[in-house]
Amino acid sequence: MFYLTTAIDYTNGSPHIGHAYEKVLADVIARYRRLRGDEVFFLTGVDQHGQKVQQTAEKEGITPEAFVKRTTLKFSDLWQKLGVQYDGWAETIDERHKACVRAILSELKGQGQLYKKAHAGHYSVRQEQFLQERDRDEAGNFGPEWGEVVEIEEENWYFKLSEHTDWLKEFIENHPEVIIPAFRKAELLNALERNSGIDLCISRPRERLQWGIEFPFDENFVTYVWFDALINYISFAGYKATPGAGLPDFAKLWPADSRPVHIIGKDILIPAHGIYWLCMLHAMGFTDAQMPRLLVHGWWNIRGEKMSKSTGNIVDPSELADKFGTEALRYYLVRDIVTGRDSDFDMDRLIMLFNTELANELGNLCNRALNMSQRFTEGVLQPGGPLTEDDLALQASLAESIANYQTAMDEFDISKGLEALSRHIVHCNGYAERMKPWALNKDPENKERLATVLYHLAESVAHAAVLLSPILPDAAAQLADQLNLPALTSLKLADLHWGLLPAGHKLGQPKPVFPRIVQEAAAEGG
RNA sequence: CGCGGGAUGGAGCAGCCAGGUAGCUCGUCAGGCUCAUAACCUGAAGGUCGUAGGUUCAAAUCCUACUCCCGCAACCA
Repeated sequence: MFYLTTAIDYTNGSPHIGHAYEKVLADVIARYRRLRGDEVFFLTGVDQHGQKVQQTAEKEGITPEAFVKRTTLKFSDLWQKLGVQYDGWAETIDERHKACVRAILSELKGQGQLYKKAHAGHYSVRQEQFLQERDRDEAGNFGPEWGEVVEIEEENWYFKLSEHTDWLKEFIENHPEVIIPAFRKAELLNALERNSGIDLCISRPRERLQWGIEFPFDENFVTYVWFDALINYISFAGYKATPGAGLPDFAKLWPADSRPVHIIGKDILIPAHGIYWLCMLHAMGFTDAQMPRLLVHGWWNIRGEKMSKSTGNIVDPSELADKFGTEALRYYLVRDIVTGRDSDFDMDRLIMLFNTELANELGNLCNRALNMSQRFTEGVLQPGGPLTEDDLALQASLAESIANYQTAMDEFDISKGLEALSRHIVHCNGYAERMKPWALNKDPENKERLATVLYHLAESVAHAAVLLSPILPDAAAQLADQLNLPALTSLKLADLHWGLLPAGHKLGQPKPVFPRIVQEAAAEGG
């Protein structure tokens, strides 16, 4: 079982290109693992509690429930539009999730992992947290970034994070495969060094915050939003679920010897996922062998700047999908970024990549192959005669592409996987150019040779449709339809072999799968 | 001495972890082809891999120092 999750999005605003990237990336990986033959469970969802939601709802004069329901729809609608197909949907207001959080709190308390204490200190109202000495600036003051800072004393519940950090440090050092990409590891270890000895405050007094999960053993407190949100990865996987709750079988999803993959952004590795979550799991008794892997992705910047609401350079994925199509957007989001690093969002590149790699190379290859087959052989394929060096070179190119594709995709490097596919398509166009089937067609003597060449082209398109299917499922289905072999899309990676198209197979009619995006139309829309 | 990332032909990037004649896409220039979505193919020009040292037979890659850019407060992946 391959259990994959994404961070759950905070329902205090509208989804932007970064949200879309994370979910499309996850969807591509989930579909790829299915193609690889794995059984997959893909969980995503929304994080709905916390002070900010409570405040925004108040400002709008509606209840947090009503507010959260509305914003949640913005996310789920977008996922549908982008073809993000998940198996589980996490909403933290779900009673089953709340029950799980409470059960965990009670259990941890029973194990002596929680304690209550009064803390007096400087508290940032904006940040909803007590400040440490290290938060002071050079002058010894708390900077404006903390907003209003007040000195208060209050009781809260704490999780004994400090009892787990030594374990975590050793675990991270000994299991480099857990943090992807590797360069994030140093940052995490540094942060652990700085945070050692500090426990995690996991409650908020009810008088300050009502919109959250009430403590099971102390009604004066509500659970800190991160402690609540992180648990979604197990609550919606069926952890401590009551039978018949409609949740998956946890033992099956998250067995003792498997590492689920959590896809998260670089901003929430430290401290939330890299420290809190792993320590929480450790405290709950999860073993080293079942600690999740954290796939940490980078950001889409806008013209070299971080995207932010204040500068107004937010890119709306829904608008992009309307303008250029879901296929173009999905392709761009995983093609023009190296997983783990940042990239610069550029509409011209989106158009360029779609037009060159999809329309001109793959789409055109399919189109010319089908067209020639229809015109020259009435659409009927025959494997043809003896193979030449060119034919063998094409088959070798395909085999190499598949191998490179698989290696890259296994490492979550979608861009490199697509590059491998593109390389074979380019080879095919060159092959067509050298073999000149249109010239072969002029002499009946060449009938067998012509058949062989056309077969090699069509067969390549068939393979391409399968390899492309995790990234662009709809386009892959269209290609399969035009090849008149819809069953292609249910093939697994291991089923790929030369000869997917049987002798005598009748191809369908060509129709551009990737109509070129015309620049003027794009510029017009802004 | 706060932490981390980056600096590679005109543009955008890969390569760096496991040193061995510098690679991809776009753009530019010159040819070719006509089956195809004015798509396709071939060739060419263009880089002392941020700077300065060091290790090595050999450094974009390892080490040291330095310069510049970006993120590490909010909105926020």
